[in-house]
Amino acid sequence: MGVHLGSIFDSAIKNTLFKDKSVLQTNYSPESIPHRDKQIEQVAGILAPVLRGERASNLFIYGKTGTGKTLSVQYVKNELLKKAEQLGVNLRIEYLNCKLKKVADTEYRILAALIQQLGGEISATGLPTDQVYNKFVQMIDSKKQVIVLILDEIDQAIKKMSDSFLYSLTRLNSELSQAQISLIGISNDVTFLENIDPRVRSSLGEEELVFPPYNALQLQDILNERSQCSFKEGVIDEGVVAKCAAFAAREHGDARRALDLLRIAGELSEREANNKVDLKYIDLANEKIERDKILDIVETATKQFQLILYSILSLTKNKKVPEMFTGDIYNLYQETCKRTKTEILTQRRVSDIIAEIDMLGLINANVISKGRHGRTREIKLSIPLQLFDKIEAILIESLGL
DNA sequence: AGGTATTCACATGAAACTATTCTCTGAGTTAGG
DNA sequence: TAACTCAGAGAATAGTTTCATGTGAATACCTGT
Repeated sequence: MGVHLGSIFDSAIKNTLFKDKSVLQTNYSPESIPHRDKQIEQVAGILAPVLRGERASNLFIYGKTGTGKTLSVQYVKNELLKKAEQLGVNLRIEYLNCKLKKVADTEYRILAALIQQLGGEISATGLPTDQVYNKFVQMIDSKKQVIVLILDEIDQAIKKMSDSFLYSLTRLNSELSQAQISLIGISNDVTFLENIDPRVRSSLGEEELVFPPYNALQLQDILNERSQCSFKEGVIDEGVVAKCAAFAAREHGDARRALDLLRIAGELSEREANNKVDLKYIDLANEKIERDKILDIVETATKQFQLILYSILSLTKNKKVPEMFTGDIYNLYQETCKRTKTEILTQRRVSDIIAEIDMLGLINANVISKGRHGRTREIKLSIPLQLFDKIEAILIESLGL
């Protein structure tokens, strides 16, 4: 370690740019949520009956990532709880993110997690699901109360299990003698409700609400507000916020993305011991996000995926033309498999994996017909050049070539 | 020349197979009464 | 005796193979001029 770490540490300690970086981090919840007034009012309006001790309608909320769904619902939740306390109403609102792996991505785990949140205890495994379910019902029904269950990202959970779980949840009220329960489902996938049991659909979607993406101007407002709390005065150059907003607006109005962009731009600038964040750091941040995403995909992919990607990389390197076809890849892939002593998959499967790589945006594949010479995918690598070597290194390392 | 029939090299679908993970059940164990 | 634990049976799941069918246009093959 003959490097001069001193200066790096020094500039990190000085922390020249940020006042409070956590404001830009994804788990931060601001006290005001710009441009979501209408949605918040609607959610509050739908849930308001719980303050009278009555059941509220089930609610289903859609919207792309970073449109403020979770934030808004949490906000309403807190306000309702405050109000309920004033009024002395017995109200419980439980929030559960179904996407968290190993916590809440199966029927059993969701129930177990809910029981825990309600103050019960449950062993992590070993009990039949319906027993857990009964315990859950008992806990809820133990006293007169109103319960609101917020299930965030249920689309993720339902993909993994049958929709009978949701059905029984929606039917819960008929099993309860004392308590009352309402469900709020939150989903990123707009088409989610379309492919589930219509009975569930009608009861879960008693009320539906759509959170539209933010446009560039709205994103600017959000960024301005947050950057004031997070950055020191005058650190942000003219136009930086606007550019962040514009970038993120292009990517389906994702506010989270916009905030990441701003934060990373700040970090990059700080790392270079600057006392300002100027426009070029937005570009750098954007590249970094993209780069990290790609590297993460490559690193965490399966062996077979990596093998095929590696074959594509090699072909790109050895040929003058950037295009190649499924057959070329498959041939080289077979050889690579032999070299690494890996099982060779069928062409059918390789074809699917190539399609997956395409979906992830690492390559650009189009089905074309070459007439007499058949029909195939025309494939071009579409990762940034600077990443080529790095990715190749990762693959070689991981495949033991 | 103009039309149509073939043919290639895969794509795309459906079903079956397989290994691994999850869920569930009952036997055995423990601890408290 | 009730509660708990744990191994193994059975079900669910993901990744893959097998079999079957589909596809667009360059090229081969006609056909009548």
